[in-house]
Amino acid sequence: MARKKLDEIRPEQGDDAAARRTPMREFSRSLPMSLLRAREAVMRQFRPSLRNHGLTEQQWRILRALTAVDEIEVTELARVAFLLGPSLSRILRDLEGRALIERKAAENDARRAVVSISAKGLKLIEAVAPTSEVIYAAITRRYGARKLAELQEMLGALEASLAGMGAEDAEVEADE
Amino acid sequence: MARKKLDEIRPEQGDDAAARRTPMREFSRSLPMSLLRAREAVMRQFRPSLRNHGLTEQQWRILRALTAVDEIEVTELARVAFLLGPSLSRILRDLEGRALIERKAAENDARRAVVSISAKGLKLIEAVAPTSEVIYAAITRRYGARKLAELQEMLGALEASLAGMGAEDAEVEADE
DNA sequence: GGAAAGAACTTAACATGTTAATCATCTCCC
DNA sequence: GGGAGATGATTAACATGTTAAGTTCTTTCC
Repeated sequence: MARKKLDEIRPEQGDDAAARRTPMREFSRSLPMSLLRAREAVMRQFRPSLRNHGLTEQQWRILRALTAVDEIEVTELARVAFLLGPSLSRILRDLEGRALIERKAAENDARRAVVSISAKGLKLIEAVAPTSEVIYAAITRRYGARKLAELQEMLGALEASLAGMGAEDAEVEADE
Repeated sequence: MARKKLDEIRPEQGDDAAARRTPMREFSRSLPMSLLRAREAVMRQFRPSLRNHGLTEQQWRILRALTAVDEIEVTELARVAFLLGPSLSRILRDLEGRALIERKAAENDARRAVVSISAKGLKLIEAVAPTSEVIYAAITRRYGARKLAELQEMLGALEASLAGMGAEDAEVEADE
């Protein structure tokens, strides 16, 4: 009944044998979907191992980031772990409750909080890391080290390309 | 006043403190992080426009997928929109409440539900699509059409590479 | 033809994503 | 020095991700 009046939006070549099996070819090939599926394919490899150690992906990112520094302010941690403030707040509360991290106030600014990994947290990291390394190595071997490096290069370039594109709503100029 | 939360998370380098910084180079260059940042950079472009129309990214994915078919079963919809069952259930409930989609039971199997987009839903899609196309075109122009195609090719290859890698926990064999 | 196993959702429960609001502190400037 | 505004962090509120459990219906198989 209500059917494709949207077909001209993404002109697509007429399919061949996949008439029934592959409906929204063009949709599934959009850049956001490609990135989403690729990332999910990668993370699917890691999640079970992390889960076995009682860690979520984000908790792992935070602990992993903390191992590289003595201590770090919360805002800076959000930047490197690529988490939004509210998510980070919740996770830090949990990790602190589990004694995996330590938190204190900054010396010269009572607003800022400084976080560091605890000995217990380090031990946990050391328990998980070997498996993660094995998985990462398997991915690299399957996909090819050179190709993987090239992919990361292109992803970084994409990020850089879009860095300037203002995230203005783009509605006004598009509609008028 | 409180606009730009995520924007400040990525202030680009070039700071005074950049010398002492750059601690977790290796961490920030991991494949999952690269994919996450790239996808976020892309979605940041689309989210404001969708939001102006009262749609989340996932709701848009569903409606967009529905425009390509007459009707579709829930499980198949979950596959093409790349959503897990529980998320899809919740979103469909909401979209049905807003009369953007219609749902009925399958004829020969009372377990299955069949979903289709409503006239109202189609109208909404048609209102959002032009802006989305403008944004997509801008991204393509900035990054390069050829490079974009190559990136998607490589992302698909990555997905395919990992398709076989069992998601077995990989803990037992790694620990013993 | 009916119990058991499977299938297709759906609900539940918890963790995170996302935006807005709040709270506390700090900085600037009069 | 004190108040307006900026800043760092948290909380609030809602939507989704993720896994497990529950519901309803179907198929299998004895």
